[in-house]
Amino acid sequence: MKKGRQNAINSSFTLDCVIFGFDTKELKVLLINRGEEPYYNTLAIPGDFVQFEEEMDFAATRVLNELTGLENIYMEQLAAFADKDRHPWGRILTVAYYALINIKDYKLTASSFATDVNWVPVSEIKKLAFDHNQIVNKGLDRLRRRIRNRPVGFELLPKKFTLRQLQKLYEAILNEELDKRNFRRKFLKIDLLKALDEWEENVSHKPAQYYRFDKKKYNKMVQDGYKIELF
Amino acid sequence: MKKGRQNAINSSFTLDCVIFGFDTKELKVLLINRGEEPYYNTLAIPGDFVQFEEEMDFAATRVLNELTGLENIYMEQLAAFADKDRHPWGRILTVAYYALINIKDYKLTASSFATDVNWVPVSEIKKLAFDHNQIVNKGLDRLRRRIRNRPVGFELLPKKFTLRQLQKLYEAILNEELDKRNFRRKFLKIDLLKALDEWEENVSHKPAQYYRFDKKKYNKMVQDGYKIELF
DNA sequence: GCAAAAGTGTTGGTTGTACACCCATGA
DNA sequence: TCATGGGTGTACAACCAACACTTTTGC
Repeated sequence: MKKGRQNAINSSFTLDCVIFGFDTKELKVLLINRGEEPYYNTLAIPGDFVQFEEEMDFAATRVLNELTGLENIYMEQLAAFADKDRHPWGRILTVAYYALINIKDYKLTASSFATDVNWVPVSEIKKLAFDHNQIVNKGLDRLRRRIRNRPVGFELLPKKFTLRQLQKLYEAILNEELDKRNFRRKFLKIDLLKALDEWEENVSHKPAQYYRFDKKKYNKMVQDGYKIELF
Repeated sequence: MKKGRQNAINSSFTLDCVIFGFDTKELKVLLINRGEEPYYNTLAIPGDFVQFEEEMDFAATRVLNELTGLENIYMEQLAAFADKDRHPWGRILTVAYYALINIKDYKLTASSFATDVNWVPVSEIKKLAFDHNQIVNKGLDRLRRRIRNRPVGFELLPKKFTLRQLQKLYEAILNEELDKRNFRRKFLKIDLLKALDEWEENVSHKPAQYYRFDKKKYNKMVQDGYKIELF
């Protein structure tokens, strides 16, 4: 992995990734403190040069894996950013991705390109390196749209979750309060949740039932051409 | 314009554009017959290297203008395509755009990079150069999604149009038949159309009233944060 | 017994869908 | 007078939004 980094500079475009996480209340973005020039010691989203022999999706996986140790992460390309003056070294195009991870799975690893890694609530993001604010905003837009018509929210939650966790997630992303009864009815009706025979433990209130996302059923729905309208 | 092309080859990424048009019945894509290597004399979507001193959006405008003579075209970035083997000369990343134009405005100009230009119905597109089939499909997906929640359809029609033209457009893009009465009711209710005091002439049936899209009202709606659900 | 969140139904309004006929025009 | 598409209304079903109370648990 380290070895790769040395020729990487020869490659002509980079890849940057907006990584979203959710911690029971807030939507957060994974920011690094850059360990390299330019913008040394500045907050930024993680990224790297795409290597010559490397497909783009693989580069995205690599960057995420270096940083979080995770594999099989939900990931999607956002867009290319190529403003002439976006990079002080000249015109370096970057392809932006966004990724959704379950914050609990995440294990901090300051990597080759970062001296520090932190989850920052989206509402508290200050000025970032390069055009990264613009990229984060694009990621947010996309997530807000996706959450309305694809069940991507589950990527941000543990495998088992309660309906309350799910609702809080939707509320955080959509930035509005939802009615508990209507939320439950709606979500259970689309029939993508499977109720487990498990309940919360050691909570000082009535324990909630756990559910999991039924990916198989979802895939079948997609194949059958259902138009899913979540919110 | 010619002059620019000579350094363009030094530039490190290209831009390709899926141009959609509509001719009263069918959705079509503008394809060129390539006048350059690689893929000389092969059908492709138009594109070019982005020049050093040129912003990407400007390059898109340039390509479109060379080909069609049109300015102020609706245009949006689709994604970057960068598979290692997508270009026989090595790894050349391309940023794909899609554009919507009113086919009537279009004036054919075989340009510096094309020996021939043609509108091809989307249902009749054969194997194209590079990964251009993949790009066209991405453009189609995007258009189908956009048409459902933003009034982009108007870009494909003349300034004045009848409700029937509009309905045919939606039917062509969504690939399904719609009920006339319901279509009209729905569209008129969202209040983005302005009825003109003009009617069709020289048609051998009851002449239809002309409408135009009220862009100002739309912009206001967007600003006020309306969520628009067209279909 | 108190605090905290789980879980549950009904009603009224809105929206979507399905469906058929008369009208104005040019040929 | 015929062919063509313009233009219109209604009824039923589905969906959505608003709203409050009882239950279970840990402390």
